[in-house]
Amino acid sequence: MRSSIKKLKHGGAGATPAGAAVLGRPRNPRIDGDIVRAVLGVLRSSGYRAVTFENIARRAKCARTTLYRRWPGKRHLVAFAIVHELGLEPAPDLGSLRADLEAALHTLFTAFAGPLRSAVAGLVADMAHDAALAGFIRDAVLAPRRESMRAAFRRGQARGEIMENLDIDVLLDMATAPYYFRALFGHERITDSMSPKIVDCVLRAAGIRRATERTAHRSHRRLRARS
Amino acid sequence: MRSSIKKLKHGGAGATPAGAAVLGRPRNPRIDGDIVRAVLGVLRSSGYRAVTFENIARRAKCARTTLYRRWPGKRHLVAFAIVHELGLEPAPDLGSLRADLEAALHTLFTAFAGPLRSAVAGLVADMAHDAALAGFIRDAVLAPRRESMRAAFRRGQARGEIMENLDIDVLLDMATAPYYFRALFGHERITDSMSPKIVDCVLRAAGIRRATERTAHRSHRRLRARS
DNA sequence: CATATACGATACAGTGTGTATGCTAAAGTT
DNA sequence: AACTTTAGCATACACACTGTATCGTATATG
Repeated sequence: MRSSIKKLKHGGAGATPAGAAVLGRPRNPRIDGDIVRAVLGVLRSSGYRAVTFENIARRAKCARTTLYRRWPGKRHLVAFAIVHELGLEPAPDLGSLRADLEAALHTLFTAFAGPLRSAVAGLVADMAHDAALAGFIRDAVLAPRRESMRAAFRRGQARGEIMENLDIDVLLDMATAPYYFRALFGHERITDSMSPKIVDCVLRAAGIRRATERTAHRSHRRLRARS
Repeated sequence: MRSSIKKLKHGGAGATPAGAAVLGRPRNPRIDGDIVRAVLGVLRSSGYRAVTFENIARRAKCARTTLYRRWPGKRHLVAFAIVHELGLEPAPDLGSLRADLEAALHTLFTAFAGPLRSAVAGLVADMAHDAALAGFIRDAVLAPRRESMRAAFRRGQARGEIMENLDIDVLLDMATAPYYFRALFGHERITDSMSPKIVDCVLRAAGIRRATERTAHRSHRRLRARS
């Protein structure tokens, strides 16, 4: 995470290299914590729009210029706070594709119950105007989670749970995009009960062999598509 | 469309009722066209952020106050322009669920090749801070398209193409959300070639009977799920 | 004619941005 | 201890957009 953060111009709180000796007065790490807490707090209580450098500086009891020293703009600050909050993807192998998918979607559900929900819309808007920010979000948030799910699909293929000829990236979108879609447009609520339904659909779409999913595998009636 | 527009406070260009006599000087309809054209042009060339009342007024050669007379803010203006651009959903019955889905997704692909692509991110961010705007977008853009696809699924069920026990709203999200997701995060390109893949997946997820999809229907081996 | 609204042209306060400029504080270097 | 470099605070400033409020003038209805 430290390294990927450095893709931002200033590098946020991770600007200080790990071992290298640094010239000059070191940054006060307590301030970083105060700022991140302030950002997450404002996100929760007042939403993305209320996250301004002025607001955060007031709330974190530091100067506005201190914020500019660490992040080029509010987008980068929010991105940093969100990545910090979400942490890394555990990416466990639970033994079956169904279990892996359920775990991944449950994690996604949990994330949207937190400050991420208040941040996505605004973040997405800023990503449209800042290619570097978009890249950072994709690399730090999206990519690792997608890769972990992609690996789960491949394991499922190796186990013979699902068919081989699949566009996994499309399946990934179909499985996860509904969460973002609902969060952004609000046409349906995001519930934890949608996860099993999506998993069912994705597994059928992936041509799951119903026999394989149970213990033994009889009825080798194959549901493979021809294309 | 006229009536749903009136849900906005000012009502945009549709404020003048159809038959009723109006007091005072009537609005200049040419200005409405100039403004919408200006908005779509700025969206295409410079993106959502560049759409400001000042910019649009300058480009449409009208006073900024004229804009405020018609729309409460830029969000409503952009929403109006987008709805105006997208028009209504044709919602044809092409005889098979596959054909209907392919048509719907192709329409979605086309929409994202237009100014919608530049507008979604910003619009979505403003929706998060304006419940009325969010409702307008949902009612005028999302709802009719979803309802038309929902009807296609129901026809498919009536024809026996897919299974009965389905959460159609989840399928709708899985089919369409990937377009928005990709447009907003840019992790994958939106191509027309993703549409048939998504349709294949959705149909399998809906438990399509492969025999039914061909002309005759033999092999009534049912693929229904139990849940 | 009176009335009511549209349109243009300002002006204005408010808010957030991004940068610049002093100043003091805290570290390492010579 | 003096020097150098950066951190952090406190300002100030120009810039852009917003939203509202006035004007005066134009154009419709009754």
